[in-house]
Amino acid sequence: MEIATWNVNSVRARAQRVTQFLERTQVDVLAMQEIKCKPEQFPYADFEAVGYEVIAHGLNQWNGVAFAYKKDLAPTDIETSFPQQPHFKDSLEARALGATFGDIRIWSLYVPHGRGLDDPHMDYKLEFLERLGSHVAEELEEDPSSQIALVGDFNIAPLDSDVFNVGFFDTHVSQPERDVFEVFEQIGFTDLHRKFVPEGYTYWDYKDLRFPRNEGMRIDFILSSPELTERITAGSIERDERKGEGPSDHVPVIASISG
DNA sequence: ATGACTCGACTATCGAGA
Repeated sequence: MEIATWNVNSVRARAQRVTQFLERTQVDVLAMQEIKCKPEQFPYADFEAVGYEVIAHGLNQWNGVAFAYKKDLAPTDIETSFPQQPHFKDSLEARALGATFGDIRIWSLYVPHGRGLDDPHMDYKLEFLERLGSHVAEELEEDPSSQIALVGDFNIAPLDSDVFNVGFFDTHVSQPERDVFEVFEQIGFTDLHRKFVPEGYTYWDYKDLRFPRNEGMRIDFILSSPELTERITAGSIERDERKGEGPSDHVPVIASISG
């Protein structure tokens, strides 16, 4: 089984590129972030045409998360937020979508950006990750063999080498953000691409020739719970998806799972 | 070339992204 995650930066603007990716890779499940549309606006027909069904969760033109999955899969226990997921300005935003595929619980996550170190959005970001961590820690406490994959755009660069110039950034590299990211490791989750693809970015800004100059950030991850980690056989970062006509500013990240 | 932002709101500019 192969799972992938991709911040598509508008699924309506990107439907052809995303479906061509599915045709090429035949991943079983693709978790998407920033679909930027409501479910009724999702380009379902394009996905059906290449053999995929879709679960979409979006409230407006911002955020939005979804799954595309092969037609023979039957996801269960669909949730459009995790327990205690924080609100921003009284709104429970479309930033998390959970579904179980076979024996694997997958969360498609679009972690808040933060906007600035002293911005209320940063508190929101940290709280979002703290509460997500508490939730999965409870799940693992109840059943240590739980197969959980936390996938998506975490908007954090855990290591200095995950950005082209650490001095260029204030958010994404700050200690509070890195501390809250590290909690997942302490709970037992593994960033599987550290092993399979130790080098490379997953995001390059559209501005300032960031991609040709390879000035990017590594902020999209697949985190696997202990028993799931044992089943990971391969991983890749699909860097070529940043090339060509009308790319997203992020590229897909893929994990292969045995069984 | 991998090339100088892009998206969706609206319809002219603007918030948001990171």
